[in-house]
Order: sequence, then C-alpha cells, then structure tokens
Amino acid sequence: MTDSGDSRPADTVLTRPGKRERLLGAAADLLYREGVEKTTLADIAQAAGVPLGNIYYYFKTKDAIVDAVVEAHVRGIKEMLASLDRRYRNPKGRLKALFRTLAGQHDRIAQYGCPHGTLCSELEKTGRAGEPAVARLIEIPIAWTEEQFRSMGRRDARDLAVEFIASYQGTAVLTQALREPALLSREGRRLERWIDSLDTSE
Amino acid sequence: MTDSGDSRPADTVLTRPGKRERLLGAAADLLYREGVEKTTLADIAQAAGVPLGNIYYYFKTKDAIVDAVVEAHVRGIKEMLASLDRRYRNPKGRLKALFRTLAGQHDRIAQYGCPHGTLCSELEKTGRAGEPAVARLIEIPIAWTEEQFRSMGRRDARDLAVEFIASYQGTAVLTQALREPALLSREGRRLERWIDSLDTSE
Amino acid sequence: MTDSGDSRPADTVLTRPGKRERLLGAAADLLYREGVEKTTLADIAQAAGVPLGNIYYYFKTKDAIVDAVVEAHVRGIKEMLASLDRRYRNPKGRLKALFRTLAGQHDRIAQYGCPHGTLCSELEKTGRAGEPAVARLIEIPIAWTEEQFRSMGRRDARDLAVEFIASYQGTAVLTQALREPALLSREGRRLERWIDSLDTSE
Amino acid sequence: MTDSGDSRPADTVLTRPGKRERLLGAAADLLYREGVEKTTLADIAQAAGVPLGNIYYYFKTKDAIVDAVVEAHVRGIKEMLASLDRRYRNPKGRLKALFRTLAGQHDRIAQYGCPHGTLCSELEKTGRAGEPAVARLIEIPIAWTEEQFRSMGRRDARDLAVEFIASYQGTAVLTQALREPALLSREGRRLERWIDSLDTSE
DNA sequence: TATGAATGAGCGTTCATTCAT
DNA sequence: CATGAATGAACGCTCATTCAT
Repeated sequence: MTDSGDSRPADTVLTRPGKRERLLGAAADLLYREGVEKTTLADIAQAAGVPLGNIYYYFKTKDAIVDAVVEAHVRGIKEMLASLDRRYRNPKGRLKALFRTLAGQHDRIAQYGCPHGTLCSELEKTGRAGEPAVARLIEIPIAWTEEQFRSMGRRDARDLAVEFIASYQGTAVLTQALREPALLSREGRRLERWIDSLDTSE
Repeated sequence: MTDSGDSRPADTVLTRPGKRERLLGAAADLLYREGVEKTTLADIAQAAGVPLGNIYYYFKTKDAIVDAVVEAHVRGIKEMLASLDRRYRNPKGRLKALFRTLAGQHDRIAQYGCPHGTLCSELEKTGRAGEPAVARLIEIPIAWTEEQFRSMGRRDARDLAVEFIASYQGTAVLTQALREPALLSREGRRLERWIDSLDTSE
Repeated sequence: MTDSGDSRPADTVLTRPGKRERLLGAAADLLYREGVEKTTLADIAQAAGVPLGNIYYYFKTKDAIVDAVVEAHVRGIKEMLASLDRRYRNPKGRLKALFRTLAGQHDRIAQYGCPHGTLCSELEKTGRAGEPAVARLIEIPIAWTEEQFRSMGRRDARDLAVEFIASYQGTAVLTQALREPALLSREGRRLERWIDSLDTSE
Repeated sequence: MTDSGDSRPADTVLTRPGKRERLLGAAADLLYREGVEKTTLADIAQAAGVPLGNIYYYFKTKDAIVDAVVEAHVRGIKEMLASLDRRYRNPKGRLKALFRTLAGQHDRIAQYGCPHGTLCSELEKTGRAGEPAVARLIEIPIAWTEEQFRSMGRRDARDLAVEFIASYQGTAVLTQALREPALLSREGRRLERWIDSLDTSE
C-alpha cells in the first residue's frame, strides 16, 4: 500500500518515521499550489519540517521528488478507484461517484485547478526527465471509466470515457479560470443525467 | 484593434520596425512551449534577436511581458471571433468553425496543451500581478459561444457555452497528456453532431 | 556671472535656452537629496525635462555633471560671500550673516545634511576623477571667514575660521542624524554670542 | 555583549569560525572607505574571502549587511564608552579621552571622514529601511557626553554635549575635505583647554 | 542639435546541489 | 543518517554610455 516503487530506506527504528512521507506530502501540496518551477527545495524542506540538506537522503534530485509526487498521485488515484470498486457495484453509480470524488474539492480547484491535470500540463511542457509516468494521471481514470462503460455493454466505451474525463478536466480549467466552483457542481448534475440516460445492455 | 493598451513607444520610422512585435512573438511562443516560470528573458531576447538589455526598453519587467502576451492572446481571440462572425452567418456554423479553429493546431496542442488554457492555469497559480485579465482568455470565447446559443433561441445558452468550451479545454488536456492529437478530431466530430442535433427556434 | 568655466555652447537661438541650466539644477538637487551614486542620468534627464540622450551634448559623462554641479556650488558660494561683502561692512556682522545664510535651510539640512559637506564627503570617498575642486566647497568659506577674523585683528584667524566652519558643519551632521532642525538655530545663537564676545582691534 | 540582535547561525564548532565576523569586518571597512552604494556584495565577498553566494547564508540582503554594520558600530561605540568609564573616573578626563579616541584615526579620517558621521549621512539620504538605528551612532556619544557634563554639575549639559560632538564631527568633515589630519589634533588641543576651563561644581 | 533606441557589463539575489562532520 | 554550511551558475533587472538618424 505504501510501496513507493523506488528504493526507499526500510522503516527501521533508526529512520525518523514518516519523514519521507512528510516530504512527499509537503512537496505534493506545494507543487499543486505553487507550481513545479516555483516550488523550491527549501520550501519543501520547511513545510515538511526537515532540514534542507537532509532531503537528499530521501531524494536524489528535485526531479526525483517530482517523480515521487507523480507516483504518489498515481497510487492515490488507484486507491480511490479501488475504493469506488468496493463501495459501488453498479457502473453508473461508480461513474457518478468518480465525478463526485474528483470534483469534491471544487474550492481548491477554483484556486489551483485539477491536481492531476495541471501537474500533467506543467510537466509535459517542461519535459522533465522524459517521464511517461505523468500521463498515467490521466490515463488511469480514463481506463477505469472505459471499463465501466464497457461493463455497461457500450461498444464506444473508450470514446465515452474520454468524453467523460474531458468534461471533468475541461470544467476544472474553466472553474479555475473563472474562479467559479459552482461550475463543477452544475457539470456534475449534467453528467449524472447523461449517465442515467445512457442505454445499457447490462 | 491592435492597440496594446500599455505605453509602447510610438511606431515611428526611427524605431527598428517590429522589434516589439518580435519580442512579443518570441515571448508568446516560449511562454507557451516552456511555461512562464521556465522561460528566461535571455531566452526571449535570443529568440527575438534582441540584446538582453534592450528588452527593458519595451517592457519594464518580465511580468509586463507576460501581461502583454496575455493581451496579445486576447486580441488574437477577439480577431478570430470577429473573423468567424464575418465568415459565418449561421450560429451553428460559427460554433463548428470555432472548434475547428481552436483544435486546428492539434499537433502543437498534443505537445503543449491549449495556449489559453495552460497559460491561464499557470498564471492563476503563481498569482502574478493580481491579473484578472487572464480569465478573459477563457471568458471571451465562452461569452461568444453563449451568444451563438442564445441566437439559436436557447434559454440555457450559458450552460451550453460552458459545456462547449469545457469540452474543448478538457479534450486539449487529454490530448496533451496522452500525446494523441486524434482525440481533438474525434471530439470535433462529436460536437458537430451534437450541435446539428440541437433544437433551434431561429 | 553665468560663466561655467568649461566650453559650453553659446547661448544662441538654436539652443533651447536654459537647457544646460535646467540639467545642472536638476542634477544639483538630486545629487543633494539622493546622493551621487544613487542618482541616475535618467533621473536627472526626467527632472530637467530633457531627453536622456541629449544630456551628452551638454555633459560628456556623469562625472562631468558631478564636476559641473560642484562648480555651480562653488559659484553659488562665491556669489553668496560677495553678496555678504556688499550687504555688511562689519566683519562680525558678516560672520553672523554667513551662519544665518548657511543654516537658513535647516529643514532641508535635517533631511539631507549640508549640501556642501555631504557632497564633499561622498566625492572624497569614491575618489571621482581625482577632483581637487570639491575641497573648495569647504575651503572658500573658511578662507572668507579667516579674512573676516583677520580684519578683526585676530592673529589666530585661520584657527578661528576652522572652528567656525567646523561648528556649522558638525551641527549640520548632528541636525541630519537626529532630524532636529532646532540644533542649528541654537548653535547660531551660541556662535553669535561668541562672535560678539571676541576681542577686536579693528 | 557581542550579541548581534539578529538571527545569526549558532557559533558551533561546525561553522567555519569567524566567517560572519570576517564578512562583517570586510563590509564595515568597504562601506566606510567606498561608501554604501558603491560597495558591491562581490567586493565584500572577495575582501572576506567568502564565495559570493555564501554571503546570503549569513545575511539575507545587502540592507541586512548594512544594518549589521551599523549595529557593529553601535556595539563598538558602547564598548569604547564603557572602556572609558572604566579607565577614567573624572568626567573631564573622560571627555578628553573620548576626543582622543575618536580623533585617533586622523589619517583615515582625512581620507574617508568619520566612520559614524559619513555612514549616518549616506544612510539618512538614501533612506534605507526606515532605520532609526543609524541615528544612534551619533546619539549615543552625545548622551554619554551629556552625562559627563551633567556629572560636572552643568545645567546646560545637553547643549554642551551637542557642541562637543559637533566640534568633532565638523572638524572631521573639514579634515576630510582639506585632507589635513592636523586639524583634528589642533581641535583636540582647543577642546582640552576648553574643558579644563569649564566651571564644575563636582 | 536633438532624440529614441541600443548595448553590455555588472548588480543584488536565488537555488539546486554538494560537502564535511 | 543528519545537518549546517558552501558553492557557482543563472536569474531579473539597472544604467552609463553610444548609436543612427
């Protein structure tokens, strides 16, 4: 569950517990709110309550932190989707719950945009480390959504999934630009009606 | 129409022609492709073929350049919409043409995202200059789209406009994330069918 | 009266009248209030209402402006002393009038110090142009004062002159440091009593 | 006693000893000899044998260095006065010793003026940081001098103190302007006679 | 003479990264 | 493992000075 995917030190008694996690959390928050370029390692260190020099024990470079934040988001997304799978058995219910979950933070989205979409945008531009990883922030929800549509018997499941996630991402962009959280709520209602209206052979 | 809104030196014969424009063009391009934070004034200077120190004759600060780029985008958007108004008399035709124009650069969008959406995202985060200007990049197309829907007799014109622009912005986000320009084409076809299917009392 | 000491352009109809004088006045004011290093040529140009590039027609370099300002001060001091010579026949009266004149601007002195003393200080430090000229800002008043004491029959005229001018300069330093213009008035009264009490064989 | 008043890094064994002190010393020297505006951080770094970027570990900004130099001067003045208090019991002896100490560096004063007076002058002009601190460079010696006069039973102790310090400062100005260190020696002798001649009820 | 424009060296400052202990 | 200190390249910006007309 907490596997980071890279060689992180074992959680022995010697390691101050949670230090890496605190760094990751602080980094995720700052990268989201301030942007990747504007966030300094000193900012992250301070926010995490970790001495600057000590960061490098946990992360080789700033890029490594960024990568780890992306990975943390990927894990978070996977966990969320798994949770939806557990809590909802019906694909339509799952889709509606997905949007509610994504759009739940509409006030933060109005300030900083979608955490995945904006991170993706910024990283693709600056072309950090030739990361293909970042695309998963978008691809994973699409794939899961596609699966739901497919289980509803839709042949055009992929297209519908793209349309669904695009609706969320696009509304997030507008919500941030116009600083109008209500946009997400309204779009949520529209999508719910749309999903309810869909033919299903299930 | 081409008034920049800030005190730029008069375009006399003495001024090497287009220097400011070249700076603006280089800045717009770099800001789009590299992001605002990552783009340096030296980059802009070099791309425009202007000595670094000379930038400050045309723009007081980097922020002023960013503002000017936003303004240039705003002007460009207005001109594009005016051109659509001229070329198409039918609101449905206009809307379809808008999407075709926006999505026309799908290869660049697959690399760098929507020029307006990503700029908006980045600027809202870093909160430069308390600019409300940047929201216009999104608001103006929405307002124009709303107008088209309204002229079609739609009471829910604003909602439809938000939905329409959000579809484009969201697809742009996905297109960039997945590096799949085809997404925009497919969404274009879907929106065309949708628009054609809309009731209109015109 | 208006001879500048260096080759300034003749005051023909072609030359906008007073341009050099305006530059000099603006420079003197800014050098006094902001300090030599902090004052830019652009500041001077703007304050004088003269285009930046045009300064160089009147002054070869910034140093030349500084020199010219020193010269202008020297001229001003000489004129003031000549005026005192004309208006007062009695050496004691002359000395008291000198202090009243110097200390007259006590509010400005409380903000910026003595125009001659602070200019002298700053220029001696930065060692501009190996100027010996600047010392005259101090030497000329001392010499004049010495002359007055000598005409009073004092053998120690030079020492008394140094003491007198030092009292003014020192009080000016304290006046600026403590921002207390009253210091100069009080010192003026003390010096008047002192002068009145002096033996004179005249 | 040597507490700097700002958050300087603890003087642990890890810190290369004296680095901050060397920076402060180099800064004080350069600020005195070259003036505040003319002194660059690179100059200070080089004079202290510290890499440019490392300055910022010890001082946040150039202004902070200037402030620290002022504070160092204030501390130095206080220590000198405390030393005089210890070494001399008689107020007249103390006053004479003060002048001797201040004027001791007459050769440097002939080149750069009084370290306190000229710093004060320059800082009051450029209005750095709204510092009232700088006035203490002048006020503290005046207050101490006043105390001596008061302990001699003088009612006009403040005026005498102002006169005394002004004499020093004014002579320092003349000494620098005329590059004549002897002026300070002569003024020292005059002030000694003056002090010896003063009535005292002690 | 007059002037807007151009130029480049240098300024204060930041920051990812490394080092010594 | 931990950490204060060190480092240097680069950033945004300024400015005296020069140029072209």
